[in-house]
Amino acid sequence: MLKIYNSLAREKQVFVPTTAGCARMYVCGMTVYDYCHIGHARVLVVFDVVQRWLRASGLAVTYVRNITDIDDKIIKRALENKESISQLTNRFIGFMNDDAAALGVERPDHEPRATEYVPQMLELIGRLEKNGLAYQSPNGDVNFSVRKFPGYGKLSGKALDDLRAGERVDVDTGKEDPLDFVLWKHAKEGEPFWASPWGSGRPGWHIECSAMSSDLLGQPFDIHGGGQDLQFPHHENEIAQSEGAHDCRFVNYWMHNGFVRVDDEKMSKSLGNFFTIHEILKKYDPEVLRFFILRAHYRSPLNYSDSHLDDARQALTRLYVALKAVDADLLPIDWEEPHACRFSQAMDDDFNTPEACATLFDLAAEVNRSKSPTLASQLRALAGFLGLLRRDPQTFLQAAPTSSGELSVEQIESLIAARAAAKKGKDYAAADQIRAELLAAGVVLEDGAKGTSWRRA
RNA sequence: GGCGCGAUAGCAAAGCGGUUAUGCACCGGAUUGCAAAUCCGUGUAGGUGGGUUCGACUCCCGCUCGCGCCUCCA
Repeated sequence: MLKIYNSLAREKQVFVPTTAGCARMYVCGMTVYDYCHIGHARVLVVFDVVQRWLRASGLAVTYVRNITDIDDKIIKRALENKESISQLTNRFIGFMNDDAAALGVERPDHEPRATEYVPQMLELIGRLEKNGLAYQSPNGDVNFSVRKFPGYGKLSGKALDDLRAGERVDVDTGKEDPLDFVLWKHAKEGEPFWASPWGSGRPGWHIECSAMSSDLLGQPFDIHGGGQDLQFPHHENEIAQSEGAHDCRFVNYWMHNGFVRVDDEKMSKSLGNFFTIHEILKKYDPEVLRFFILRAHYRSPLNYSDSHLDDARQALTRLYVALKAVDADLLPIDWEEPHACRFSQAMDDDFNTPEACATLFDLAAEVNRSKSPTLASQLRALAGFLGLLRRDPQTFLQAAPTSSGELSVEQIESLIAARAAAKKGKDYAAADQIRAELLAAGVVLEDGAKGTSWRRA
């Protein structure tokens, strides 16, 4: 029985799909004008695991993750780069896909782009206007009137009168209320625009998600996810738009992942303290980054640092070492087996991946003791639900960081052969010398019954 | 000012009203030519002050500290 922490209810709730046997999920994806940072990696990985576990639970999943390919920052960046908007966005969509693939993130069923859904957005705005929730201000923008929508604030727990609109930002005087938000921005000189009943313009940020989610998933749908920072105002506004237009509930379960931090501060583009996935993968194996993310619960803050990744790498190495020692059969999961049972209970408890990982380590210890191919197979299969341990152990253990000028496999193997010869002649001093040399180059040797194997330290 | 979250051992991070989390690091032993890996074992916890309870890291209240949202942000 799967339980999900629902941000709307502020408690864990049993997951009951709208349509039995199906799960429809929408996650707010990226605005594509720059490389993805680790915060984005967290969203990608966390909801990838959610999606995998829903499928593992036997549900027919429709997973949608949108791409915001038109907004102020994109326009600005394209202008700075002296390139077209589509050149810019297509390039970064490519990088995003590369990062996601490296992290073992499966492709969502749909990846709609905002620019492809303008008609649906206009239709939605029309409905809101008809329902008396939208108005055009003198400057040409179409705004949503938050005070006319009764439930405004229910997701974020905010009361309209407590919000300090304009305290940190100039209030747009065209709005009837400072908290009203833009549905349609009138076109300014030199900006891209679409024709509309309210004049030429482009969509406000929030409207795309309302339009794309209902178009692809219907309304209501089951799960809407995203980073915690989107809870207000973005998701609050989505609710206002979608429920204001369709007069029925928008989403049943809201999921918000916690932030990635650096030095106990939120990592964000505005603070400038972010690390890109691209950058990190030069130093660390992508699976290490994925494991690092899944070692913490998705709602907790996750502090990023190199030493934490080093730690994650050591831990993941332990799992692969266990697998290396045993030829795992590829058997279907035995859910009655105690570790599998514990794993699935952990995942059913609001996707408790740290607990799920702990069972993997217990299982690895068991594999080390028993050398059981059946248990090794269990380990592999369970880890697979987290998108982990899917590679050949040797490949993982011997993988060199992309940026390193480390010893080549051939060099390492010839040194190992030289050491074997020295050992055979009982010249241990020479053998140890070679081993020390390799260790200095980041290569650890392990003498076993079947000869010497090696891995990168 | 409003609303919300958190405080666990050297570091990271979970569950749980009473019985080993887990990983990294550390220590002792087995194994090894010596190592590495592995196994066995030990140690190190739950911010602070109260309360509830036979019993609290776990529930309740206060306090302190930290973080987040209220502005674009995953």
